Amino acid sequence: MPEISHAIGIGELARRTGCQPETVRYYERIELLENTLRTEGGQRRYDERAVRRLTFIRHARDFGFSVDAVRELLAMSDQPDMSCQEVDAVAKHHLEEVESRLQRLSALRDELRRMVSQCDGGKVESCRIIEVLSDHQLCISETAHKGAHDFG
Amino acid sequence: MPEISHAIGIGELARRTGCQPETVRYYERIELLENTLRTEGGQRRYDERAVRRLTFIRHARDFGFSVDAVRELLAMSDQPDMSCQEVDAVAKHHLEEVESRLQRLSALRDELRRMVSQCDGGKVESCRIIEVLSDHQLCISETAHKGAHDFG
DNA sequence: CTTGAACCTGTAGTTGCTACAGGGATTATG
DNA sequence: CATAATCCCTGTAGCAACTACAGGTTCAAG
Repeated sequence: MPEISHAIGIGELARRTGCQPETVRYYERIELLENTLRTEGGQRRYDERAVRRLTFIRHARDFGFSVDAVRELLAMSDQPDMSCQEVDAVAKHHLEEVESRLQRLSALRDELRRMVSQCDGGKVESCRIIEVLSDHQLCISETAHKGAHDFG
Repeated sequence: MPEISHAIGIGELARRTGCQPETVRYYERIELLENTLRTEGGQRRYDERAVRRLTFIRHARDFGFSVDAVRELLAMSDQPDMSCQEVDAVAKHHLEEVESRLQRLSALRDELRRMVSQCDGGKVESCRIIEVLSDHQLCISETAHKGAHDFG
C-alpha cells in the first residue's frame, strides 16, 4: 500500500459529493476532472482539492449548467485575478435560457389544463383530449416544432 | 410506376406534419408508425390516414408526451367505443409531471437570479457566482441530485 | 434520355450519465 | 497467513428522441 495520506477512494469521493463512482469516472473520461493519483494496484485516490472541484461541478450541474458551461466556469474559477464579467455572462445566458424554457413550459401547462378540463369522461370517440391531439389547426406545433423536447 | 393514387412521398408527409423524413423513418423503426406501401423501387408512399396519424403523434410530442405515452394514446384513439378514462389518466399524469417540472424550474430560476444579482462585476476571486457554486453548504443539490437534468 | 431532386439503408453522433460483465485490489476478520 | 467481504478496475452498451451523415438508388420533369 503506497503512502498517499489523506487520500480517499472513488466511492467516498462520490458519497461526499452526492454522485456515483461511475459519474466520477465519466467526468474523468470527458476531462472535466483531471487524472488523479493511483495506488500501485491502479485504484484512484483523491484529495480535498478533488472534493472541492467535484462539489463545484455538481452544484453547477444542479443549477442546470451544461457540462460545457461547467467547463468554462471551472476554467474561470481557476483564474482568480480575472474580471468576473465572463462568469456573469455565462450565468446570465443560462438564466435567460431557463426563463425561456419556463415560459414555454407554462404555456404548455395551460394548454394541457384546458385540454384535461374539457374531457367529460365519455367515450374515446368524443374525447376532447384525443380531438385536440388530432386537430390539424393547432398552432402550438408551429411555435414549438423546432424545440419540442426542449420544454422539459 | 405502380398505381398508388393519392399517395405522397416521405418528404411531403414530413412537410405536412412539421417534421423531417428522418423522423418519419425513425418512427417507423420504433413501430410508432406502421410499415407503409412501397413503390416498386422501394420508396415509401403514404395516404391521408398516415398524415392524420403522424399529425396526432407530432401534436402529442409537442405537448411533451413521451413516445411511450403517445403509443398508449394512439392505441386508445383506435378504440372509439372505449371509455376515455384512461386517456384522461394519461393526460392528467402528464400534466402533473409538467407542473412539478415547472415548480423545480422556477425555483432554479429564482436561485439563478439571486446568484446573478449578487455579482458585483469585480474579480473572479470574490465573485459571488463562483462562491455559490463552490459552497459546500448549498442545499439545492440535496433536493435535486436525483434529477438534476430533469429541470429543463 | 438525361438531369437533378428526392429517396434508400445503415451507422454513428448528440447529452449526461447509468448499468452491466468479468475480472483485480484492498481491507477486515479468524 | 488465509479468506471473505467489499471495494475498485476497464470496456462496452444502453437510455430518449431524434439528427446527420455517407454512399448509393429511384423518380419525375424536360
